[in-house]
Order: sequence, then C-alpha cells, then structure tokens
Amino acid sequence: MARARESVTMNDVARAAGVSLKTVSNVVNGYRYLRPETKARVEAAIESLGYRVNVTARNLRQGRTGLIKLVVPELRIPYFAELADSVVEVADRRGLVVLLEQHRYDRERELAVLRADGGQQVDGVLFSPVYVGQDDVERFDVDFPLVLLGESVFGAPCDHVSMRNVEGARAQVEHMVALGRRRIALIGLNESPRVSSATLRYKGATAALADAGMPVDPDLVEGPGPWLRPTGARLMDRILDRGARPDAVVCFNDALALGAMHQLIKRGVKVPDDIAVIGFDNVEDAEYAQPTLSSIDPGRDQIATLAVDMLCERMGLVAGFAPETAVREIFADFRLMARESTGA
Amino acid sequence: MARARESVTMNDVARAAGVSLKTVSNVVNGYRYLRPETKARVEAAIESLGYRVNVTARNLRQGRTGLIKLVVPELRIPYFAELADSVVEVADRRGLVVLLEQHRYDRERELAVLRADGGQQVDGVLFSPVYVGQDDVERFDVDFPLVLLGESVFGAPCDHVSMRNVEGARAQVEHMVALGRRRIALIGLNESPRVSSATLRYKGATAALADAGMPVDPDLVEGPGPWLRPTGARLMDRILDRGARPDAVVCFNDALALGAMHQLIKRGVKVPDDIAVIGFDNVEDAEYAQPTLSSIDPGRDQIATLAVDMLCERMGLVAGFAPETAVREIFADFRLMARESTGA
DNA sequence: TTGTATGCGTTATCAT
DNA sequence: ATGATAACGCATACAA
Repeated sequence: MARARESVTMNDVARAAGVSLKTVSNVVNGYRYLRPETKARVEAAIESLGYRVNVTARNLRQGRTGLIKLVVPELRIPYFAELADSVVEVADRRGLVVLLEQHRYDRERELAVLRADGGQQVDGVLFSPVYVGQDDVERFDVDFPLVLLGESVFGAPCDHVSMRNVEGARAQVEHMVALGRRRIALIGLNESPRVSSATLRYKGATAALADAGMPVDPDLVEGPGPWLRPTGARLMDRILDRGARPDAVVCFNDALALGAMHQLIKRGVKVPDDIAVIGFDNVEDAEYAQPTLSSIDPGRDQIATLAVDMLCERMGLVAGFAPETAVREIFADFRLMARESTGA
Repeated sequence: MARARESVTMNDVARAAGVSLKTVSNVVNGYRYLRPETKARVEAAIESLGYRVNVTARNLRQGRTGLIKLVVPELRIPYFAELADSVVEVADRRGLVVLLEQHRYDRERELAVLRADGGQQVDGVLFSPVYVGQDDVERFDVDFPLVLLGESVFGAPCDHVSMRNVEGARAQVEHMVALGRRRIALIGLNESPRVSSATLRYKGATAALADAGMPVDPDLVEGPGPWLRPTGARLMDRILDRGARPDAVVCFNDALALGAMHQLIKRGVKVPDDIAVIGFDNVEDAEYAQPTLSSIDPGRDQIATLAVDMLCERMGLVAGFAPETAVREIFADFRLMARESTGA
C-alpha cells in the first residue's frame, strides 16, 4: 500500500555515508572522478535509506523540467492517438516526457495554450489547434518554445510541421483518374473560408479534376459535418439519394471514407467495381477495413519526429543550433496507399 | 518566434509595484484580504513585466506537482487511446495534468514504473501492466500513490480498478445462446497460465457454455496471438479451414472480432445469418463496422473516473479520506451492446 | 577527488 | 493588510 511519501534528502544520504552533499550529488549524477570506495559507500547509503532524487528541486535549480506538452483536439480520434503514440515515442528517445492536453475544439482552451496559462511547467509545447486560425497569427508569437502542428494556421511566427494536404488530395483524384474513373465525388467539403485540412484538400482535389478536364460537378460534392464515420455515411447517402451516379468517391479523411464505404456496401453497391473509394490519413483501420481502404499516408511518424526535433532545437537542447534561426515551415512526405477499395 | 525565456520573478514584480514579495504572492494566489489599490498596482506590474508564476518553484515549495502519470502499453491501441482520453478528461476536472508513458509490452519498462525510475516528478501513477503479473505482486508495494488498471495482477497491495471480464465473457456467450446458437466458437484464447483478460474471458465464456449444456469443442477454440485484426482473421480462417462449422463466434476483443468478421465476409459467409459475431471492449469502431459489431462495453469512462478518484484519495487530495484505508479492488459495470453482427 | 557556500523562485511562518 | 525571513532539495562555482 502507498506509504506516506518519505523525504530522504541528499543531506540525509550525505550524513549517513559520512560525506558531503556534493559527493552524493556527484554519485547520483554519474560524475566520473570518484574514489570507488566513496562511491560504494554513498550508493549503500542511498540504497538503505531508500533515497530518490527530487526531480522538482533539480528542475528548479536547472531551470528546465524535461517535460514537453502535446495539445491535441482529442485522443479518441485515431489520427491524434497515433500521432500522440509517435510523439511519446520520439520524445522518449530524446529523454523527454510528454504531458497530454485535449482542447476538444474549444477556442478558449486553445487560446489558453498560447497564453501559457496553467503555468510554465514544461520546456516546450507541440500544439495542434483547430479554431485558433489565420486571424490569430500574431498570437503565436509566444515566449516559450512552440511548434505548431496541422493546417489551421500558416505563416505563424513559430516553427510549424504539417502535411501535404494539397498534394495528397491531388494524388487521391489522380489515382482515380488513372483507374479510368470519370465521375469523381468529393466528400468532406467545408463551407468555412478558414484554412483547414478541408479547404486544402478541396483545393488539391479540384485542381486535379481540372487538370483531368473534369469540372467539379456540384451534385458530386458533399459536406459539411464532423469528419467521422456517421457523417461519411450520411453524405454518401445524400449523393446517391439525389440520383447522382459517381464511379469514385474521394473522401477527405479515412473516417469519412469508412462511413461512406459502409453505406455503399449496405446499399448493395460494389466497392471498388461500381464505385472506388479512397480516404486520407492512413489510420490503422484503413488496412483492416472490408474491403481494405486506399488512403494517403501523411507521414505521421515523420511529423512526430520533425516536430519533436524542432522543439528540441528551440529548447536549446541541440548543440549546433543557432537560436536566432528563422521560423521554419516543414511539410512531411506523403504516400499513396493503394488498397482493395480502389481495386488494388 | 520563441524569444529567450525571460525570468521575471516575484521579486521583480514586488520591486516594480513597490510592495513586498509576499504581497505579490498574495495577489497571485488570490488572497482575499488585500487593499484593492494594492492589488491593482501589483496586477499592473505583473501585466507590464509579463510575469508568470514559476510552477516548478511552487511545486518544490509545496511538495506536489499536480501531475499524474498514466502508463499504458501503447496509444495506438484504440482501447488505450480511449482510456487515455477519459483519464485526461477526468484528471483535468480534478485540476490534474496527465503525463503519458508507453511501456510497449517491455517487462523491464514495466518494472521501472514500479521502481519509480526517472524520478518522482508526479504525485501519483495509473499503471496498466501486461508482463508484470501475479508473480510480481509484492512489487506493487510502492511508496507512492499508485492505482493499478487491468487484469494482469489481482490481490496486489495497491488500489485496483478493472473490468468484469468473467461476467462480460459470460454475457457474450449467453447472448449467443439466447439467439439459439449452438456451435459457439471462441477466439482469443491464450495458452499462458498468467492471469490476463484472455484467461478471465475464457473462464467466463466456458462457464456459460457449460451452463448451457454445451461442452467446449476444441475445434471451435482458437488462439493465441496478439489481439489485433490480422490475428482475428487468421484464427477465423483456421477454424473454417479445418471444417468446423460454427454458427457463432465469440471474440475476446473487438479487434479480433473485426478481423474475424472481415474474413467471414470475404469468404462469403453471411453475418449474422450464418454466423453471428460478438466482440469485447466496445471501441468506437464497433459501432461503425459493417455490419455494426455487437460488443461488451467494459465501462471505460467509469474505469477512468474511479481510477483518478482513488488516486486523488491516495494523494491526499480528498478531505474525508483516511490514508490508512485498506487497499480496494473495484470492478466497473459492463453492458452488452447488441448490434447487427448478432442480429440486432 | 571532495567539501563549502550560495541561490533557483516560491510559499509559509511569524511578526507588525 | 503587509513585510522580513526562512525553508523546499538540489546543482554548481569555487575552494581545498
């Protein structure tokens, strides 16, 4: 059972071992120039007293905590769960621990992140905003290491890692075109002018359609709605119910695609024979759907690695890095994952 | 861009406002007996200097951090992502922040959690072990607040929240029996004698079979393997390939069930007409699968709430709680979610 | 190779 | 209602 938290300090250890506090500190921190016998004595004292270093005190003294914060909308969304998984993994390799926060699409909570409310107990922040957008660019000029994730803002005064939304969506459509599909539906459109995955993917998709000589058919475009499976199912229904007859459906994320595909199969439509379907994000589910879902892999691991690495640089953890280095905007590489839903 | 981290201290504010350090502290902490004019002066100074309290120093002084750690196998597993989502949510309501760690089924990393390696920078720990099991019971006698999650250990000397595995699995089988199914396959069996979700669910399922007068048919039982979709697909294949003809498949988690269902459909078997399928965990996917997957809802939100609340008590955050309270073992309530895969 | 002394930025105890 | 001062536990000049 949890006993009361003891408070054995370095001083106690020092006294027990008959050495000074500094020597104990040296042992704890693996200082090399120690007489083996001294070291052994100190270690014995540490063991017998059950001493453990007080990280908080060390943090105060050193002016750093070894903690970074990751702020995402919510973990139950597979994309963010998998992103968090990667971030925790990469951070661990860099000797950092991740503290998790969810803003749940609450603009106030998002703004609180930039105000560093709740105190500066972390050395840096990875932030994936949604409703703090292009109009709030100047708010990203904060006085702590910050790396922005996602596409809610571009040109903000802080480092930024995002995915190739435009190119990825273009690849979705081009894939369908290459398969000979001519009536390509788009699902996931968002009316808002705010820059977002939705607007960028729409832009890429329509550009590809135009290049293929197929103007956008309003009957084949659907949105808005949260990018979840039920929405995909509903929007797919709307397209079919009004008599439109697509031979391909490009969805702006995998959840929409899985929902749409679900609905197609339910209505007896053959995927991919009658209608091919492709998603975006390449979440693990895509690989196990029935049929397996083609998708765009946005390079999640690479995003996590780039983000953590850039944050480390801003945190002053990388030797050769010049703190005055200009703000960087990096895009991870994407890959088309062709699977059964497009005839692979 | 990230400017160098300033270090405006309370002292600076005090000087600027012409008051003592204590007064600034009072203002920051919302002390009530302050002359409004003093308070205003201090707040102005705080604002103009851009002062923000140093949480690390506060933590050191107060002997607590407001941080709890959640250790799970990995976030990419939907069950744990959803659990983490709930834990972060509940912790936030209790004024706590969650620090995340993944052990990735590495026994050494699991043991490190109990040794409190990496320092005591958190006030408490929620731990979901896998390979630290019944043989390691005594290792859970740690000197920091700890709440155990899951079923790898029972009777450990610390608080514990888990789900009703036995009863849930029993409900799975009883549901099939009630539907008139007589040849019920079980998928997810694990040979290991170690107590785990696998052994408990197997126990519940076989007990229910016995009660229904149906002895376990070895041809209808499959395992082992990681509880992921590919495993479910593979094990389903094995059962069908050896000529067994089940009319129901009880899977020990949703991933196995989704994989098995995938395979059934691929082979042209009708779900639920020919074979009914049920999973366990009720992850979000179950609701959107094609057909929608029946499952056992293990009460994830309740688990998160109970776990955080018990941890708060052990952390001394709950007024009426006696620290010497004996270790508690709590089970969350489960619910059968009947969906299309069992004919709902 | 080890010890001494100081301060990191707070909060808390006592005064006043 | 506010101020002076002492911890909190550690790391690090600097000394020895």
